[in-house]
Amino acid sequence: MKEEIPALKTIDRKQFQHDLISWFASEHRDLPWRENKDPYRVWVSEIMLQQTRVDTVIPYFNRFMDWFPTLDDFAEADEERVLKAWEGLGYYSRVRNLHSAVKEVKASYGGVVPDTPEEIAKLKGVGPYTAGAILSIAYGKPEPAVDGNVMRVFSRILLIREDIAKPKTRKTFEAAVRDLIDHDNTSFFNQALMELGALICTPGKPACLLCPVQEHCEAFKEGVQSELPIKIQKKKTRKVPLVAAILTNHNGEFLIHKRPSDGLLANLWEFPNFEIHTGLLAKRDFFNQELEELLGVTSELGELLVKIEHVFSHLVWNVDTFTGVISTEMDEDLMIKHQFKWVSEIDIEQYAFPVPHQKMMAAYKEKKK
DNA sequence: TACTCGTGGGG
DNA sequence: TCCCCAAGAGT
Repeated sequence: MKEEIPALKTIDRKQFQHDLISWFASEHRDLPWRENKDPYRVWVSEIMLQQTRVDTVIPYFNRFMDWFPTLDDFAEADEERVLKAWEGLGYYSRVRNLHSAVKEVKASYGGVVPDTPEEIAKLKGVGPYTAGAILSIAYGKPEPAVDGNVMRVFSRILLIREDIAKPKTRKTFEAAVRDLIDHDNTSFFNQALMELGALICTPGKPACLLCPVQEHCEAFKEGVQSELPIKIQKKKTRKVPLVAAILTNHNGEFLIHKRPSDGLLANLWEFPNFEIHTGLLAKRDFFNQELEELLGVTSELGELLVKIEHVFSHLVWNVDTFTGVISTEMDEDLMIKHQFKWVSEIDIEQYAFPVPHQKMMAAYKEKKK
């Protein structure tokens, strides 16, 4: 395994560890999840930080700790509140899995986050990276925590040209970390690699002149740092046309719908909407046709409220949004069966909505003024 | 393995 | 405007 990375034969481990950790000790950012080593806090932060920028996470993390200060608090929290804590953060299965895993920790481990790779890896939402991060940062275990930063940093320092988009490539970097990690300070070592990737060894133009481990870097020696890491991938986004409506009744309540418990935006709430799969009907008529089929009622739709384009990772929504009124009584059994509900303008704030639907509501309120 | 799963910031 | 991305995991 080691012979795949020639640079590991010559690198001065002790010097590398010292240069890296000293830099981190003096230059690291003061982030809320670095206040202490509470495994629960480390865990929550690592889940939030998955594919998400630090600046985005900070306010969410602070509010989360305000709402759920301890693992027990979070374990006992109700689903709606949990989802609300994640509203707008994206990748909502993260919080669903986190909640499930925390309850598991409370039930099976007495509320103490396990400190072995075998046990912690079984927890929902805890993959190889997060397991290593918690073990090394909270418990001082010499486990690799290989994320995108670490692969970028080591691809340069060790001149590794494997495609980091391929899942199996992570193993190469884990082997490198196991070889190089400072057993006396696993927390700083792993965090320093990520901090270095975030602040110095960036994707675009790395700030090599400021790099504390420049003298250890094979890519810098060769002048090829901007060519690394190797990453080949690119998917085209599928376009999805939708028609939606913000519907009210005679009580001034809003009709909302809970999305299915799996797939895109699982368990979040939304305004009634349908994917347009025919161009034969006017959008308003198509909406009412679908609504009639689902709930047995039609709506009186007004003019177009707003057109919303929302870009997801792998698809694009184009939503034509109308306002409207439902003046007839609705079948309660159908409402329950299909997860629809009337809520007041006050109560609606308790429910978690994805960003595109938040934009619809914002447009509605703006127009009402 | 390749695809699914959000969002907002920056070049 | 477009594209890449940012502390990945589940299936």
